[in-house]
Amino acid sequence: MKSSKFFIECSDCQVKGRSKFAGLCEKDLDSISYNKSCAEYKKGQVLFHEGTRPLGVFCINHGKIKVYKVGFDGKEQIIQISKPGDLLGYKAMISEETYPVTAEALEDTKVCFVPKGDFLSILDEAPSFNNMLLREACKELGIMADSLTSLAQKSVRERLAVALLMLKDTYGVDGIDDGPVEINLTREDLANIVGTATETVIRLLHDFKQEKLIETKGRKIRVLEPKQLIKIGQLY
Amino acid sequence: MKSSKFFIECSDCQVKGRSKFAGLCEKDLDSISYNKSCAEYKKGQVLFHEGTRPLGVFCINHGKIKVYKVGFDGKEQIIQISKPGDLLGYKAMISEETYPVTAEALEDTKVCFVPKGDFLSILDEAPSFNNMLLREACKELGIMADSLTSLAQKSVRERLAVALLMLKDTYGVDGIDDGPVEINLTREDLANIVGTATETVIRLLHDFKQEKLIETKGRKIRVLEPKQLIKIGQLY
DNA sequence: TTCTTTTTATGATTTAAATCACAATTTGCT
DNA sequence: AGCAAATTGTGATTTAAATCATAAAAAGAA
Repeated sequence: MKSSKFFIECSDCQVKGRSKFAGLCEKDLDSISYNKSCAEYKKGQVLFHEGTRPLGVFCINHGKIKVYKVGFDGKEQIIQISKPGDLLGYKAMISEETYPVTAEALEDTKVCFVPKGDFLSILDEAPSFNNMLLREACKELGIMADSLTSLAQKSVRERLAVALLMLKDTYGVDGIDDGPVEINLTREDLANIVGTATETVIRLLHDFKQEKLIETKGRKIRVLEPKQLIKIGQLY
Repeated sequence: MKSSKFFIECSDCQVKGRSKFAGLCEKDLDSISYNKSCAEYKKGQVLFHEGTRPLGVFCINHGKIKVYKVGFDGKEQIIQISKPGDLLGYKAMISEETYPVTAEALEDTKVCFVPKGDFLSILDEAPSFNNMLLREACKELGIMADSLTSLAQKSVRERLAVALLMLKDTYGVDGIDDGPVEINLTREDLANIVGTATETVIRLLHDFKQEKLIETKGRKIRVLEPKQLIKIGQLY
Protein backbone atom coordinates (compact mmCIF):
# COMPACT_ATOMS: atom_id res chain seq x y z
CA MET A 1 0.00 0.00 0.00
CA LYS A 2 2.85 2.37 0.79
CA SER A 3 3.51 3.96 -2.54
CA SER A 4 6.81 5.28 -3.90
CA LYS A 5 9.77 4.83 -1.59
CA PHE A 6 12.35 7.45 -0.84
CA PHE A 7 15.31 7.74 1.47
CA ILE A 8 16.63 10.52 3.63
CA GLU A 9 19.67 10.14 5.87
CA CYS A 10 18.84 11.15 9.45
CA SER A 11 21.82 13.48 9.34
CA ASP A 12 20.25 15.27 6.34
CA CYS A 13 16.72 15.29 7.73
CA GLN A 14 15.06 18.68 7.76
CA VAL A 15 13.25 17.99 11.01
CA LYS A 16 16.08 16.30 12.90
CA GLY A 17 16.33 19.35 15.17
CA ARG A 18 12.72 18.92 16.29
CA SER A 19 12.82 15.16 16.55
CA LYS A 20 13.32 13.06 19.66
CA PHE A 21 16.55 11.86 18.06
CA ALA A 22 17.93 15.39 18.27
CA GLY A 23 20.14 14.69 21.27
CA LEU A 24 21.78 11.58 19.85
CA CYS A 25 25.46 11.49 18.94
CA GLU A 26 26.46 11.11 15.31
CA LYS A 27 27.32 7.46 15.72
CA ASP A 28 23.90 6.57 17.13
CA LEU A 29 22.13 8.65 14.52
CA ASP A 30 24.02 6.86 11.76
CA SER A 31 23.19 3.46 13.17
CA ILE A 32 19.50 4.42 13.08
CA SER A 33 19.86 5.69 9.56
CA TYR A 34 21.56 2.51 8.47
CA ASN A 35 18.65 0.12 8.99
CA LYS A 36 15.70 2.41 8.71
CA SER A 37 13.33 2.52 5.77
CA CYS A 38 11.37 5.48 4.51
CA ALA A 39 7.95 5.45 2.92
CA GLU A 40 5.09 7.64 1.84
CA TYR A 41 1.67 7.14 3.32
CA LYS A 42 -1.21 8.62 1.37
CA LYS A 43 -4.04 10.43 3.14
CA GLY A 44 -6.20 7.87 4.91
CA GLN A 45 -3.56 5.13 5.03
CA VAL A 46 -2.91 3.53 8.38
CA LEU A 47 0.59 3.25 9.86
CA PHE A 48 -0.49 0.85 12.57
CA HIS A 49 -3.70 -0.53 13.98
CA GLU A 50 -4.84 -0.69 17.58
CA GLY A 51 -4.27 -4.17 18.98
CA THR A 52 -1.34 -5.12 16.73
CA ARG A 53 2.24 -5.63 17.89
CA PRO A 54 4.82 -2.94 17.26
CA LEU A 55 7.73 -3.95 15.04
CA GLY A 56 9.52 -0.63 15.26
CA VAL A 57 9.00 3.09 15.65
CA PHE A 58 7.91 5.70 13.14
CA CYS A 59 9.46 9.12 12.77
CA ILE A 60 7.42 11.65 10.84
CA ASN A 61 9.32 13.55 8.18
CA HIS A 62 6.43 15.32 6.53
CA GLY A 63 2.68 15.58 7.01
CA LYS A 64 0.27 15.08 9.88
CA ILE A 65 -1.01 11.90 11.44
CA LYS A 66 -4.00 11.37 13.69
CA VAL A 67 -3.66 8.96 16.58
CA TYR A 68 -6.97 7.66 17.85
CA LYS A 69 -8.84 5.01 19.75
CA VAL A 70 -12.06 3.54 18.45
CA GLY A 71 -14.77 3.40 21.08
CA PHE A 72 -17.40 0.74 21.53
CA ASP A 73 -19.81 2.27 19.01
CA GLY A 74 -17.10 2.82 16.40
CA LYS A 75 -16.61 6.50 17.18
CA GLU A 76 -13.01 7.71 17.08
CA GLN A 77 -11.46 9.55 19.98
CA ILE A 78 -8.41 11.40 18.69
CA ILE A 79 -5.66 11.36 21.30
CA GLN A 80 -3.16 13.47 19.43
CA ILE A 81 -2.25 14.96 16.06
CA SER A 82 1.39 14.15 15.31
CA LYS A 83 3.53 16.36 13.15
CA PRO A 84 6.98 16.27 11.51
CA GLY A 85 9.68 15.38 14.01
CA ASP A 86 7.32 13.38 16.21
CA LEU A 87 8.11 9.81 17.13
CA LEU A 88 5.22 7.41 16.88
CA GLY A 89 4.56 4.02 18.38
CA TYR A 90 7.46 3.91 20.78
CA LYS A 91 5.36 3.71 23.91
CA ALA A 92 3.75 0.39 23.06
CA MET A 93 7.15 -0.94 22.04
CA ILE A 94 8.76 0.03 25.30
CA SER A 95 5.90 -1.21 27.47
CA GLU A 96 5.84 -4.40 25.40
CA GLU A 97 2.14 -4.20 24.70
CA THR A 98 0.01 -4.08 21.58
CA TYR A 99 -0.75 -0.62 20.24
CA PRO A 100 -3.51 0.96 22.32
CA VAL A 101 -4.28 3.31 19.41
CA THR A 102 -4.41 3.53 15.61
CA ALA A 103 -2.27 5.96 13.58
CA GLU A 104 -3.62 7.25 10.27
CA ALA A 105 -2.28 9.81 7.81
CA LEU A 106 -4.36 13.00 7.66
CA GLU A 107 -2.63 14.06 4.46
CA ASP A 108 0.06 12.62 2.20
CA THR A 109 3.01 11.99 4.51
CA LYS A 110 6.62 10.86 4.55
CA VAL A 111 7.57 8.61 7.41
CA CYS A 112 10.75 6.77 8.41
CA PHE A 113 10.61 3.42 10.13
CA VAL A 114 13.25 2.24 12.60
CA PRO A 115 13.09 -1.50 13.35
CA LYS A 116 12.49 -2.56 16.94
CA GLY A 117 15.93 -4.06 17.48
CA ASP A 118 17.80 -0.96 16.41
CA PHE A 119 15.63 1.31 18.49
CA LEU A 120 15.92 -0.85 21.59
CA SER A 121 19.67 -1.17 21.30
CA ILE A 122 20.07 2.61 21.07
CA LEU A 123 17.83 2.84 24.12
CA ASP A 124 20.10 0.35 25.82
CA GLU A 125 23.37 1.97 24.88
CA ALA A 126 22.49 5.63 25.26
CA PRO A 127 21.33 6.31 28.82
CA SER A 128 20.73 9.94 27.92
CA PHE A 129 18.23 8.86 25.29
CA ASN A 130 16.48 6.64 27.78
CA ASN A 131 16.42 9.53 30.20
CA MET A 132 15.09 11.96 27.65
CA LEU A 133 12.25 9.62 26.70
CA LEU A 134 11.42 9.17 30.38
CA ARG A 135 11.33 12.92 30.85
CA GLU A 136 9.06 13.33 27.83
CA ALA A 137 6.75 10.55 28.96
CA CYS A 138 6.45 12.10 32.44
CA LYS A 139 5.66 15.47 30.92
CA GLU A 140 3.06 13.92 28.67
CA LEU A 141 1.43 12.22 31.65
CA GLY A 142 0.97 15.62 33.25
CA ILE A 143 -0.66 16.89 30.06
CA MET A 144 -2.95 13.86 29.98
CA ALA A 145 -4.10 14.62 33.52
CA ASP A 146 -4.96 18.09 32.27
CA SER A 147 -6.87 16.77 29.28
CA LEU A 148 -8.81 14.39 31.46
CA THR A 149 -9.84 17.21 33.78
CA SER A 150 -10.85 19.42 30.85
CA LEU A 151 -12.94 16.69 29.34
CA ALA A 152 -14.66 16.03 32.65
CA GLN A 153 -15.27 19.62 33.64
CA LYS A 154 -15.22 22.04 30.74
CA SER A 155 -18.12 22.70 28.37
CA VAL A 156 -17.82 21.77 24.70
CA ARG A 157 -17.38 25.44 23.79
CA GLU A 158 -14.47 25.73 26.20
CA ARG A 159 -12.86 22.53 24.96
CA LEU A 160 -13.25 23.58 21.33
CA ALA A 161 -11.42 26.84 22.11
CA VAL A 162 -8.57 24.85 23.68
CA ALA A 163 -8.46 22.45 20.74
CA LEU A 164 -8.25 25.27 18.21
CA LEU A 165 -5.30 26.78 20.05
CA MET A 166 -3.55 23.43 20.14
CA LEU A 167 -4.20 22.90 16.43
CA LYS A 168 -2.92 26.37 15.62
CA ASP A 169 0.44 25.23 16.99
CA THR A 170 0.31 21.87 15.25
CA TYR A 171 -0.56 23.39 11.89
CA GLY A 172 1.84 26.24 12.50
CA VAL A 173 4.84 24.04 11.73
CA ASP A 174 4.21 24.06 7.99
CA GLY A 175 3.90 27.82 7.80
CA ILE A 176 6.09 28.14 4.74
CA ASP A 177 5.70 31.83 4.08
CA ASP A 178 4.69 32.60 7.66
CA GLY A 179 1.23 33.50 6.52
CA PRO A 180 -1.69 32.83 8.87
CA VAL A 181 -1.99 29.26 10.15
CA GLU A 182 -4.67 27.24 8.43
CA ILE A 183 -6.15 24.33 10.35
CA ASN A 184 -7.18 21.76 7.80
CA LEU A 185 -9.32 19.06 9.38
CA THR A 186 -12.81 17.74 8.78
CA ARG A 187 -15.40 18.90 11.28
CA GLU A 188 -15.76 15.29 12.25
CA ASP A 189 -12.09 14.94 13.14
CA LEU A 190 -12.33 18.16 15.11
CA ALA A 191 -15.33 16.77 16.94
CA ASN A 192 -13.37 13.61 17.68
CA ILE A 193 -10.59 15.66 19.22
CA VAL A 194 -12.97 17.68 21.37
CA GLY A 195 -15.10 14.67 22.26
CA THR A 196 -18.44 15.85 20.98
CA ALA A 197 -20.83 15.51 18.03
CA THR A 198 -19.96 16.89 14.60
CA GLU A 199 -23.06 19.11 14.50
CA THR A 200 -22.12 20.66 17.81
CA VAL A 201 -18.66 21.59 16.49
CA ILE A 202 -20.22 23.10 13.37
CA ARG A 203 -22.59 25.24 15.42
CA LEU A 204 -19.88 26.41 17.79
CA LEU A 205 -17.51 27.25 14.95
CA HIS A 206 -20.32 29.30 13.49
CA ASP A 207 -20.58 31.17 16.80
CA PHE A 208 -16.81 31.75 16.96
CA LYS A 209 -16.96 33.05 13.40
CA GLN A 210 -19.71 35.51 14.26
CA GLU A 211 -17.71 36.63 17.27
CA LYS A 212 -14.82 37.29 14.85
CA LEU A 213 -12.54 34.87 16.75
CA ILE A 214 -11.94 32.68 13.72
CA GLU A 215 -12.27 32.79 9.99
CA THR A 216 -13.19 29.85 7.78
CA LYS A 217 -12.69 29.13 4.12
CA GLY A 218 -14.19 25.82 3.17
CA ARG A 219 -12.96 23.43 5.80
CA LYS A 220 -9.94 25.52 6.65
CA ILE A 221 -9.95 27.45 9.89
CA ARG A 222 -7.84 30.44 10.80
CA VAL A 223 -7.54 31.59 14.39
CA LEU A 224 -7.86 35.38 14.52
CA GLU A 225 -8.05 36.01 18.26
CA PRO A 226 -5.97 33.47 20.19
CA LYS A 227 -6.16 35.60 23.35
CA GLN A 228 -9.93 35.49 23.31
CA LEU A 229 -9.85 31.74 22.80
CA ILE A 230 -7.50 31.42 25.76
CA LYS A 231 -10.07 33.27 27.82
CA ILE A 232 -12.93 31.14 26.58
CA GLY A 233 -10.91 27.98 27.19
CA GLN A 234 -10.16 29.21 30.73
CA LEU A 235 -6.44 28.72 30.30
CA TYR A 236 -5.64 31.26 33.03
CA MET B 1 1.30 19.01 60.46
CA LYS B 2 2.70 15.54 59.96
CA SER B 3 2.11 13.94 63.31
CA SER B 4 4.12 11.19 64.98
CA LYS B 5 7.16 10.04 63.08
CA PHE B 6 8.23 6.48 62.58
CA PHE B 7 10.90 4.71 60.61
CA ILE B 8 10.93 1.57 58.52
CA GLU B 9 14.01 0.34 56.65
CA CYS B 10 13.20 -0.24 52.97
CA SER B 11 14.64 -3.73 53.36
CA ASP B 12 12.07 -4.43 56.11
CA CYS B 13 9.15 -2.77 54.33
CA GLN B 14 6.06 -4.92 54.01
CA VAL B 15 5.21 -3.52 50.60
CA LYS B 16 8.69 -3.51 49.10
CA GLY B 17 7.70 -6.33 46.78
CA ARG B 18 4.89 -4.26 45.30
CA SER B 19 6.85 -1.03 45.12
CA LYS B 20 8.67 0.47 42.15
CA PHE B 21 11.87 -0.01 44.15
CA ALA B 22 11.36 -3.77 44.00
CA GLY B 23 13.96 -4.32 41.29
CA LEU B 24 16.73 -2.37 42.97
CA CYS B 25 19.85 -4.05 44.30
CA GLU B 26 20.50 -4.12 48.04
CA LYS B 27 23.07 -1.34 47.83
CA ASP B 28 20.69 1.06 46.07
CA LEU B 29 17.85 0.18 48.39
CA ASP B 30 20.05 0.91 51.40
CA SER B 31 21.13 4.24 49.99
CA ILE B 32 17.46 5.20 49.64
CA SER B 33 16.76 4.00 53.14
CA TYR B 34 19.67 6.01 54.50
CA ASN B 35 18.37 9.49 53.73
CA LYS B 36 14.65 8.94 53.60
CA SER B 37 12.22 10.08 56.24
CA CYS B 38 8.94 8.49 57.20
CA ALA B 39 5.81 10.26 58.39
CA GLU B 40 2.15 9.77 59.08
CA TYR B 41 -0.40 11.82 57.23
CA LYS B 42 -3.82 12.00 58.79
CA LYS B 43 -6.96 11.76 56.68
CA GLY B 44 -7.37 14.97 54.73
CA GLN B 45 -3.74 16.08 54.99
CA VAL B 46 -2.02 17.06 51.80
CA LEU B 47 1.32 15.54 50.73
CA PHE B 48 1.86 18.08 47.99
CA HIS B 49 -0.08 20.81 46.25
CA GLU B 50 -0.57 21.41 42.56
CA GLY B 51 1.78 24.11 41.33
CA THR B 52 4.51 23.58 43.93
CA ARG B 53 7.99 22.25 43.20
CA PRO B 54 8.84 18.65 44.03
CA LEU B 55 11.59 18.18 46.60
CA GLY B 56 11.54 14.41 46.48
CA VAL B 57 9.34 11.40 45.94
CA PHE B 58 6.82 9.73 48.24
CA CYS B 59 6.47 6.00 48.68
CA ILE B 60 3.23 4.86 50.29
CA ASN B 61 3.65 2.34 53.09
CA HIS B 62 0.09 2.27 54.34
CA GLY B 63 -3.23 3.87 53.43
CA LYS B 64 -4.74 5.38 50.34
CA ILE B 65 -4.11 8.72 48.73
CA LYS B 66 -6.18 10.57 46.16
CA VAL B 67 -4.39 12.43 43.41
CA TYR B 68 -6.47 15.14 41.80
CA LYS B 69 -6.57 18.31 39.79
CA VAL B 70 -8.78 21.20 40.77
CA GLY B 71 -10.76 22.57 37.85
CA PHE B 72 -11.69 26.18 37.19
CA ASP B 73 -14.78 26.09 39.38
CA GLY B 74 -13.04 24.35 42.27
CA LYS B 75 -14.30 20.89 41.44
CA GLU B 76 -11.80 18.08 41.90
CA GLN B 77 -11.02 15.63 39.13
CA ILE B 78 -9.44 12.57 40.69
CA ILE B 79 -6.74 11.17 38.41
CA GLN B 80 -5.83 8.15 40.49
CA ILE B 81 -6.15 6.52 43.89
CA SER B 82 -2.70 5.47 45.09
CA LYS B 83 -2.16 2.55 47.41
CA PRO B 84 0.68 1.02 49.45
CA GLY B 85 3.74 0.41 47.29
CA ASP B 86 2.92 3.22 44.89
CA LEU B 87 5.46 5.92 44.17
CA LEU B 88 4.10 9.45 44.16
CA GLY B 89 5.35 12.68 42.70
CA TYR B 90 8.19 11.27 40.64
CA LYS B 91 6.82 12.39 37.31
CA ALA B 92 6.97 16.10 38.05
CA MET B 93 10.43 15.62 39.49
CA ILE B 94 11.74 13.91 36.40
CA SER B 95 10.10 16.32 33.97
CA GLU B 96 11.36 19.19 36.12
CA GLU B 97 7.99 20.83 36.39
CA THR B 98 5.73 21.86 39.24
CA TYR B 99 3.24 19.25 40.39
CA PRO B 100 0.33 19.15 37.96
CA VAL B 101 -1.82 17.59 40.69
CA THR B 102 -2.48 17.56 44.43
CA ALA B 103 -2.05 14.46 46.62
CA GLU B 104 -4.23 14.10 49.72
CA ALA B 105 -4.60 11.28 52.24
CA LEU B 106 -7.98 9.54 52.05
CA GLU B 107 -7.37 7.86 55.40
CA ASP B 108 -4.60 7.86 58.00
CA THR B 109 -1.49 6.91 56.07
CA LYS B 110 2.21 6.13 56.46
CA VAL B 111 4.46 7.54 53.80
CA CYS B 112 8.23 7.55 53.22
CA PHE B 113 9.93 10.50 51.60
CA VAL B 114 13.07 10.15 49.48
CA PRO B 115 14.86 13.46 48.82
CA LYS B 116 15.25 14.58 45.23
CA GLY B 117 19.04 14.19 45.11
CA ASP B 118 19.02 10.60 46.30
CA PHE B 119 16.27 9.62 43.92
CA LEU B 120 17.92 11.27 40.94
CA SER B 121 21.28 9.73 41.64
CA ILE B 122 19.76 6.25 41.80
CA LEU B 123 18.05 7.04 38.53
CA ASP B 124 21.43 8.07 37.16
CA GLU B 125 23.37 5.08 38.43
CA ALA B 126 20.86 2.31 37.84
CA PRO B 127 19.92 2.18 34.15
CA SER B 128 17.54 -0.67 34.89
CA PHE B 129 15.61 1.58 37.25
CA ASN B 130 15.44 4.29 34.62
CA ASN B 131 14.27 1.74 32.13
CA MET B 132 11.64 0.34 34.46
CA LEU B 133 10.21 3.79 35.13
CA LEU B 134 10.12 4.49 31.40
CA ARG B 135 8.28 1.24 30.82
CA GLU B 136 5.77 2.08 33.54
CA ALA B 137 5.26 5.60 32.23
CA CYS B 138 4.62 4.30 28.71
CA LYS B 139 2.15 1.79 30.03
CA GLU B 140 0.39 4.48 32.01
CA LEU B 141 0.15 6.67 28.92
CA GLY B 142 -1.74 3.87 27.19
CA ILE B 143 -4.12 3.66 30.13
CA MET B 144 -4.65 7.41 30.06
CA ALA B 145 -5.61 7.22 26.37
CA ASP B 146 -8.18 4.64 27.43
CA SER B 147 -9.54 6.82 30.22
CA LEU B 148 -9.82 9.79 27.90
CA THR B 149 -11.81 7.75 25.41
CA SER B 150 -14.10 6.40 28.12
CA LEU B 151 -14.75 9.85 29.48
CA ALA B 152 -15.54 11.16 26.01
CA GLN B 153 -17.71 8.31 24.85
CA LYS B 154 -19.17 6.26 27.66
CA SER B 155 -22.27 7.16 29.68
CA VAL B 156 -21.98 7.93 33.37
CA ARG B 157 -23.49 4.56 34.22
CA GLU B 158 -20.85 2.82 32.15
CA ARG B 159 -18.02 4.86 33.66
CA LEU B 160 -19.28 4.22 37.18
CA ALA B 161 -19.21 0.48 36.53
CA VAL B 162 -15.61 0.76 35.34
CA ALA B 163 -14.66 2.90 38.34
CA LEU B 164 -16.15 0.40 40.80
CA LEU B 165 -14.12 -2.41 39.26
CA MET B 166 -10.96 -0.34 39.47
CA LEU B 167 -11.68 0.55 43.08
CA LYS B 168 -12.37 -3.07 43.93
CA ASP B 169 -8.75 -3.76 42.99
CA THR B 170 -7.41 -0.72 44.79
CA TYR B 171 -9.28 -1.52 47.99
CA GLY B 172 -8.53 -5.20 47.58
CA VAL B 173 -4.95 -4.75 48.74
CA ASP B 174 -5.93 -4.34 52.38
CA GLY B 175 -8.06 -7.43 52.41
CA ILE B 176 -6.70 -8.67 55.72
CA ASP B 177 -8.88 -11.71 56.22
CA ASP B 178 -9.72 -11.97 52.53
CA GLY B 179 -13.32 -11.05 53.25
CA PRO B 180 -15.22 -9.09 50.62
CA VAL B 181 -13.59 -5.88 49.40
CA GLU B 182 -15.11 -2.73 50.87
CA ILE B 183 -14.75 0.44 48.86
CA ASN B 184 -14.68 3.29 51.36
CA LEU B 185 -15.02 6.63 49.64
CA THR B 186 -17.48 9.49 49.88
CA ARG B 187 -20.00 9.66 47.06
CA GLU B 188 -18.44 12.98 46.16
CA ASP B 189 -14.98 11.44 45.69
CA LEU B 190 -16.54 8.69 43.64
CA ALA B 191 -18.26 11.33 41.50
CA ASN B 192 -14.93 13.09 41.08
CA ILE B 193 -13.35 9.89 39.81
CA VAL B 194 -16.16 9.24 37.35
CA GLY B 195 -16.42 12.86 36.32
CA THR B 196 -20.04 13.50 37.18
CA ALA B 197 -22.28 15.07 39.84
CA THR B 198 -22.58 13.56 43.31
CA GLU B 199 -26.35 13.14 42.98
CA THR B 200 -25.92 11.22 39.76
CA VAL B 201 -23.54 8.77 41.45
CA ILE B 202 -25.98 8.31 44.32
CA ARG B 203 -28.84 7.55 41.96
CA LEU B 204 -26.80 5.14 39.86
CA LEU B 205 -25.48 3.31 42.95
CA HIS B 206 -29.07 2.96 44.01
CA ASP B 207 -29.84 1.35 40.65
CA PHE B 208 -26.86 -1.01 40.90
CA LYS B 209 -28.02 -1.96 44.38
CA GLN B 210 -31.51 -2.77 43.15
CA GLU B 211 -30.00 -4.82 40.36
CA LYS B 212 -28.09 -6.75 43.06
CA LEU B 213 -24.74 -5.83 41.49
CA ILE B 214 -23.46 -4.12 44.62
CA GLU B 215 -24.23 -3.93 48.31
CA THR B 216 -23.83 -0.82 50.46
CA LYS B 217 -23.42 -0.34 54.19
CA GLY B 218 -23.20 3.31 55.08
CA ARG B 219 -20.70 4.71 52.67
CA LYS B 220 -19.03 1.38 52.09
CA ILE B 221 -19.61 -0.39 48.80
CA ARG B 222 -19.16 -4.07 48.05
CA VAL B 223 -19.04 -5.33 44.50
CA LEU B 224 -21.17 -8.48 44.22
CA GLU B 225 -21.22 -9.06 40.48
CA PRO B 226 -17.99 -7.92 38.86
CA LYS B 227 -18.83 -9.79 35.66
CA GLN B 228 -22.04 -7.84 35.27
CA LEU B 229 -20.18 -4.60 35.88
CA ILE B 230 -17.65 -5.55 33.21
CA LYS B 231 -20.56 -5.97 30.82
CA ILE B 232 -22.13 -2.67 31.79
CA GLY B 233 -18.77 -0.93 31.49
CA GLN B 234 -18.31 -2.47 28.02
CA LEU B 235 -14.91 -3.85 28.87
CA TYR B 236 -15.16 -6.47 26.10
C1' DT C 1 -23.46 9.63 74.70
C1' DT C 2 -25.34 13.85 72.57
C1' DC C 3 -25.05 17.36 69.36
C1' DT C 4 -23.32 19.51 65.25
C1' DT C 5 -21.69 18.91 60.80
C1' DT C 6 -21.24 16.47 56.83
C1' DT C 7 -22.93 13.25 53.74
C1' DT C 8 -26.51 10.71 51.56
C1' DA C 9 -30.89 10.43 49.53
C1' DT C 10 -34.89 11.78 46.71
C1' DG C 11 -37.91 14.70 43.93
C1' DA C 12 -38.62 18.54 40.66
C1' DT C 13 -36.76 21.35 37.11
C1' DT C 14 -33.49 23.03 33.85
C1' DT C 15 -30.08 22.73 30.42
C1' DA C 16 -26.33 21.47 27.44
C1' DA C 17 -25.53 18.64 24.07
C1' DA C 18 -26.94 14.47 21.28
C1' DT C 19 -29.74 12.82 17.88
C1' DC C 20 -32.61 12.94 13.84
C1' DA C 21 -33.79 14.77 9.43
C1' DC C 22 -32.77 17.01 5.37
C1' DA C 23 -30.80 20.77 2.35
C1' DA C 24 -26.73 23.09 0.56
C1' DT C 25 -21.86 22.97 -0.34
C1' DT C 26 -17.54 21.29 -1.04
C1' DT C 27 -14.28 17.80 -2.24
C1' DG C 28 -12.14 14.70 -4.83
C1' DC C 29 -12.41 11.46 -8.59
C1' DT C 30 -12.47 10.09 -13.68
C1' DA D 1 -14.69 20.14 -16.43
C1' DG D 2 -18.43 17.50 -14.72
C1' DC D 3 -20.37 14.35 -11.50
C1' DA D 4 -20.90 11.39 -7.40
C1' DA D 5 -19.81 11.11 -2.77
C1' DA D 6 -18.66 13.14 1.28
C1' DT D 7 -18.94 16.95 4.22
C1' DT D 8 -20.98 21.01 6.01
C1' DG D 9 -24.82 23.58 7.60
C1' DT D 10 -29.45 24.36 9.84
C1' DG D 11 -33.72 23.40 12.24
C1' DA D 12 -36.58 20.51 15.29
C1' DT D 13 -36.72 17.25 18.94
C1' DT D 14 -35.07 14.26 22.48
C1' DT D 15 -32.42 12.97 26.32
C1' DA D 16 -28.88 12.30 29.72
C1' DA D 17 -27.20 14.49 33.23
C1' DA D 18 -26.68 18.88 35.97
C1' DT D 19 -28.67 21.81 39.08
C1' DC D 20 -31.70 23.24 42.75
C1' DA D 21 -34.14 22.31 46.90
C1' DT D 22 -34.84 19.91 50.97
C1' DA D 23 -35.24 15.92 54.04
C1' DA D 24 -33.04 11.89 56.27
C1' DA D 25 -29.13 9.59 57.88
C1' DA D 26 -24.47 8.95 59.14
C1' DA D 27 -20.00 10.54 60.80
C1' DG D 28 -17.25 12.82 63.77
C1' DA D 29 -16.36 16.00 67.67
C1' DA D 30 -17.09 17.51 72.48
